[in-house]
Amino acid sequence: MKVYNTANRKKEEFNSINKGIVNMYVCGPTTYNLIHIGNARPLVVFDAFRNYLTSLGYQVNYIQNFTDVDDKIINKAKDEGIGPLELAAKYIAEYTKDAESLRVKKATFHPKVSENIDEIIEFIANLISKGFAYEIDGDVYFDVKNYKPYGKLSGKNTDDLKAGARVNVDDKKTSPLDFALWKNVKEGEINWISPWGKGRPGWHIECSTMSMKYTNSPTLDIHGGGQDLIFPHHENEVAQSEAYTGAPFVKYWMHNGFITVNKEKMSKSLGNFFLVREILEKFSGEVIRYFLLSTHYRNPIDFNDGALLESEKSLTKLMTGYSNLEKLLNDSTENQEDILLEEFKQIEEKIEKALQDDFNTALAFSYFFDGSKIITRAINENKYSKEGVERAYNIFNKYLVDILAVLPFEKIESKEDDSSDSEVFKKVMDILVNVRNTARKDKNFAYGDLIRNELAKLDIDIIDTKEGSTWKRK
RNA sequence: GGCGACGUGGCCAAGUGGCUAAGGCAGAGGUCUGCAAAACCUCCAUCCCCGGUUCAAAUCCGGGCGUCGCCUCCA
Repeated sequence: MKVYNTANRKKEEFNSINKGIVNMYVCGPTTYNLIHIGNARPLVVFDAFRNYLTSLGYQVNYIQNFTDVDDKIINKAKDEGIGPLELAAKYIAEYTKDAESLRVKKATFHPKVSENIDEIIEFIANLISKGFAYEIDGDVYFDVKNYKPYGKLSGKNTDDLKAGARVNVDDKKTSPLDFALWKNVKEGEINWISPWGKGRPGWHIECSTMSMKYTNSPTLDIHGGGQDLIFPHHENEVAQSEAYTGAPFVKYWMHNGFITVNKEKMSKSLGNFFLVREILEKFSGEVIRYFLLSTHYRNPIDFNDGALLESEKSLTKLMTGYSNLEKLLNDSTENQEDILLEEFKQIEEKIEKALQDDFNTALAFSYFFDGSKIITRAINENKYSKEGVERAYNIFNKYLVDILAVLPFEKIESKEDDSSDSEVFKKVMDILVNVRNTARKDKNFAYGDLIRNELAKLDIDIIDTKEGSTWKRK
């Protein structure tokens, strides 16, 4: 399998450090709000990738942190008049609901900053003793000038960075590039006792500390996250970790591309973000998941209502193929010929090839559309055997149900139908449908069409099927 | 200013040296159904521009134009 490694900016053959085991860390959310679709992307991408690694036989130790100590949490908690950890706990619970809706499985570990303070303090103390960090007035900063390779991950050199750095007047650090490992307590803030007085951890240190603690290893196989974390977050993680252990921190860095809205980056600061919770009112989690996986994970995706609608239609097509297979499972017809066995053998090979090539889920999906076509052809031409059906069904289950986890799914029907229409209205509609069907039975189609056309003007569709006629709002 | 990504049919999106440039959406034609809807079948691009390398380039190199991102909390 090949994986694109941000550290070298090329695809590399993937080999885990310890045979059969993959230690994988993905930066999780800061829990002060409901997650938005941009947060959902790494969640879904790396969840699916973890599933894929598992299917290859790896035992995946998957770690995703919750940042529950942070300025944004502290500020919001103050506004709401509750403790910061209480606020974080609330949003961790909300996060879990959204993750489940998106079919994201739990990580092996979900460590929280607040539960790893001792380890963080120890980590920082070690950096100070090695000369990679210094304390000033209760703050501790990482000393970038003492760590020569700084910038190697993000491809920046320290001279350029210094030239472009903004000077923060409040900072006591000696270089603008230095970053906080420990922050001295401010009046009324949550804090812990440390050798440098009361305070709390800086942002970057948690990931280094917790990844080592929960893998029991200085080097991760895979570290994932959004591209915007490359600098400074991941750069700083590398610096502090390698300064601490002397060993490489990460073997493969994987970064997902952004979600854009109207071609502009979606971000909290721009305010143009969409909450997963809101989207789930209109589209099922599987549709969102499909949307996120239908583009290669490193490319940007533009988010809009139309895109999700398109994803829903596409996924419906795959669902039709899957449903057809389920019907065939109970079919005892004995056919002379079978095309499924051979076709799906080839399809599985192509899917594996796609996923082996830097997890190309977009390409993998396309083969399932081909597969769905072949299933209908097999049905139409009576060319399916029990074995062939089972094989196809297993492949659908393996990839679309288990790994990519976009099937089965149900469309979210617009809720307005049920909630806003009165009982009287529904009864009147039933009468109209009955009147129309009576006319149709009498072959008075002109009269029936009149009713349907008039209703269409009110954005109400009448749909005739073998089982009867139904109506729905457009 | 420094670093980086990208530019493929109406829209979305794979493909990074070589069979007829995947797939989805939309559109067109058809099968089916009283008609319509749904479903199914068929059709629909030479890859931003210019130059170069090569027997051969969307794919490599150089230049240009354009879009976007990082350099500041952010997935």
